[in-house]
Amino acid sequence: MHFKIDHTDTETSARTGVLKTDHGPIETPVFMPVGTVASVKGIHQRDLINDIHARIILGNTYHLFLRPGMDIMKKAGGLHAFMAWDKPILTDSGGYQIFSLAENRKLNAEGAEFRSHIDGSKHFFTPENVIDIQRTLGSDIMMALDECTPYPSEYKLAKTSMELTHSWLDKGLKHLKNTASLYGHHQFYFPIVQGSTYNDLRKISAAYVAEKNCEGNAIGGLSVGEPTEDMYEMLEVVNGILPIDKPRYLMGVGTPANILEAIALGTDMFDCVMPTRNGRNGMLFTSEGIINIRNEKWKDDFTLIDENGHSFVDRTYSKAYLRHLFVSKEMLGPQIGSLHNLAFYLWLVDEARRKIQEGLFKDWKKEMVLKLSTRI
RNA sequence: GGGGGGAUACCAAAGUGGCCAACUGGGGCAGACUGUAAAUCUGCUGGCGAACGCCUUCGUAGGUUCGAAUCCUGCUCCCCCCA
Repeated sequence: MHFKIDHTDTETSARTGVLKTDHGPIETPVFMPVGTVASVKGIHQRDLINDIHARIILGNTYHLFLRPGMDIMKKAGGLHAFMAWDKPILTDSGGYQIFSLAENRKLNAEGAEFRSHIDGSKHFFTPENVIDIQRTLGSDIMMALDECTPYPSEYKLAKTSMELTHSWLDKGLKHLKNTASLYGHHQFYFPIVQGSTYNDLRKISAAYVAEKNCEGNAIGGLSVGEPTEDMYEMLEVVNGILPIDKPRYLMGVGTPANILEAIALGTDMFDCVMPTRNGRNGMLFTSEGIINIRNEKWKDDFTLIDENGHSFVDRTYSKAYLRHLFVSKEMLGPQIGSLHNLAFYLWLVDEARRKIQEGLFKDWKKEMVLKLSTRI
């Protein structure tokens, strides 16, 4: 068994655990910084490890396949070696690009035909070849190819889309058995639940996925524009069906409040571009609330970025200085913003883990959710 | 001393009788961002007002005209060339 739950909350469905990979253990709940093209934008690997203690990061099959390409990846000896990162990596399969690059692709039962957003070249992604690509990348957790159903979707379309994802899952699982890791470490394969915002579809999908008995399971197609309440409702339905003893990964979520609520509903793993993208654009999640560091009111505020923050940037630079960097369009500004936000996210999820273990999670979560949505 | 060109909002710059409170950039102010085609995108930026709108503006003082940033005259200032 690769996943071990070490604590279960009595008041909520939250739990803590450890997922063991050949690149090290992942304590859950966990937030995974997004490093789409073999880089968590603006952040050194050294800072991810030494400063903010990231345990696992993401890469992306579609993006890395197009550039630098699999020839380079083979020569490099896989993504870990290529990017000098020897901790766990999860690679998304390209399912999200089916959603976000919808104008550039066509779907059928076999897979997805993509037109490269870089040079217009055509590529065909299948449930099978995205496994091959992820074998070449050597990620610790490979994701199944899915269709991330857009919101809103009519019931019939959502059902068809879900069924496509299921059929791709079966093909992927069949192919998985005929492949092996190229670099001597074990690679998990996570299937993905779809079903849009329809209760019964989510139940069907969760049951379908659960039955495959994979080492972990993912929930996709959420945080794509639906009301937050709908997301929580779907999560509750799905987590009620997914095996309790396997990690549950909510893909692409979300705001700090979203993550805490999802933890309370029994979710273990999260990734989101929000800390890096928003941090790069001047929006900071701090222990006191959300701030837009570009705002004029910070121009002569020489207090630390976040005196309760957990990155060296929080204890080194003032708000006034960081605002100056943003206003002056200095690249250090977005770098500091990104690192700060990542540190906040990682702290938040670590703190949730501690509170669960201390039996204090529910009240703490309530307090935090309120604080986290405050703009200051 | 002679000749020529110019003065538009915070800056630069378009506009040369009505469609002009005035294009566009920059700057400024604010907002968005959820498995990253994003270090990106959007809105506002004379005053008052939520808005219809009203009021004051294109160096300055007059004038022509139903109507002037735009045409005419005086003045002030700036730039270029010749002496």
